[in-house]
Amino acid sequence: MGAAVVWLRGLLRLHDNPILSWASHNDEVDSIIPIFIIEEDQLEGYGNASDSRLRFLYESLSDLDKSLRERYDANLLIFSGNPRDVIASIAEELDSGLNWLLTDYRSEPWKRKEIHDIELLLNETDIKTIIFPSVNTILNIEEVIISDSYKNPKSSKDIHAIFSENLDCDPSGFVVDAALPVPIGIKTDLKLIRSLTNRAEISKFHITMDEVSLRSSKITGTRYFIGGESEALERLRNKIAESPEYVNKFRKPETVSTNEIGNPSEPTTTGLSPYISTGCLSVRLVWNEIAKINSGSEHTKPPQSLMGQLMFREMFYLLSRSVENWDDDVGNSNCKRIVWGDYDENLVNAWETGMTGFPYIDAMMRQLESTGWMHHLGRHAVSCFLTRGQLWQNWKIGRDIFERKLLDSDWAINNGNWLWLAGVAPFSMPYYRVYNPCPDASSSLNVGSDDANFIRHWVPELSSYPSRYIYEPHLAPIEVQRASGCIIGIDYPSPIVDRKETRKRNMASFKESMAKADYN
DNA sequence: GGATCCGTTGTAGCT
DNA sequence: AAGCTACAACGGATC
Repeated sequence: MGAAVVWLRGLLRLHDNPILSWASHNDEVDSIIPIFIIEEDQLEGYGNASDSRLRFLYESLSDLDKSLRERYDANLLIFSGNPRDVIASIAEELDSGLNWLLTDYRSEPWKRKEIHDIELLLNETDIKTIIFPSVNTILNIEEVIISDSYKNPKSSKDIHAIFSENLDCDPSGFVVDAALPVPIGIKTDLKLIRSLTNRAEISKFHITMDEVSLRSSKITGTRYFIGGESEALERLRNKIAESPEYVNKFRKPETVSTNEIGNPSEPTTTGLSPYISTGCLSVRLVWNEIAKINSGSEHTKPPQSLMGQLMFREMFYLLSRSVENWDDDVGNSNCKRIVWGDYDENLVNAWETGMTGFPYIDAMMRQLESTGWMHHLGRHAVSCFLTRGQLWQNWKIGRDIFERKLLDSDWAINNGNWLWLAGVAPFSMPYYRVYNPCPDASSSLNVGSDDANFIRHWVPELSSYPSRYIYEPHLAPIEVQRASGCIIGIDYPSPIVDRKETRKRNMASFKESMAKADYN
């Protein structure tokens, strides 16, 4: 008999929580201690996260704690610090009684190293470590990549084949997974928890739930998404379960990029990604809900369908695990060697703060800064603009900024998307396919209505511009600029680059880098 | 082994 | 207004 420390890493939920389920069904476990460790000092953790991201995390933690209290009379312990130190100090205190450290599998290289270190440490005690696979993914990542037939996927066909092989998946792309496990009564030993958090070595890491709420309440700024499992399930119900037509007709390239129609804070995509990336929502539950709706009805197919989106997520998880240096441009077999321009602080700052003089780009970047959200077509446009399109800056610069600010930050996916959009990945993206950084209402980037309300909202300097000129305001006659109360070059920047000239030059540079690579 | 096809999402300008 | 064409032309798989 003993205690099980349930270290929640990529799951902040009670539904589809195989760890809590296992522990609560195990008669040898007489106390369950759910913990979360905020890696506040680590850059790859939350050390660099924007306020929006932190608030989302705090809300998620509060929500999980509340659910644990209400349903199980248990609570969530929050620590801040290096997980190696936190776990070591907990292990020391509980040496005689603790039997298990239970956690969910993480595929990031530093997380695999970390759990390996912790396992070695705990091997010297009588604490058993169990890592639960496939909690954050549909596929079992480790299992798939060691199979004989595994090859790095680089197209929708490849990932579809991997799904077919590893799941009982029919060609239309869905599978009904096994029933998701449900935790039963969770026993906690409050005395044990009190003694834990009172210990000096541990208390220095401990953060109370009141502190979490306080921190959260201090963060202001526009909020599209409230963190937590409760919100996640509500959104899943609204967007998926109760929207069969939306689900069955979903075609990713055709979603509208600017959420200016109807509720301005409601994206035209599902908006589930922040909940999936933090583990507030089980991706397997999302998959099953979509499968239920698709089943028996006419529906769109991968890669454009919702199933297709989830399959690409798995593709990036597989690649990020099997490709060395996935997050780098050197020693990465999935990254072409392009000689990017020297880091240019002025260009990068203009891009990051939404002061490039390209209203669509600026609106997108300001929305990201303010809310932690950007539609995927906007992400395409701004990442292309920063890299092979206009500014010729290394994709890692943009990758880092997205990582810090996006509510749905996810190491595997963020790097994968930047590799793809910068045109350096081996999967389809001819370098000469450059997005227009100032699309108008007729563009395939789907700027939405003719009124350009999205731009008017996020770039208020231009709010009085006639629609005819608002997409490229520097082309407006000076009398129009005056009448609209915004002189370009004074009240709003002139374009920082000539978009056509840079496009042409960058294509040539890209080609040159590719040709050079051939001689290596 | 050279030709051909394909890759989740292009742009610009014309009719 | 939707559809066509030129632009510029990659890399890998397949035949």
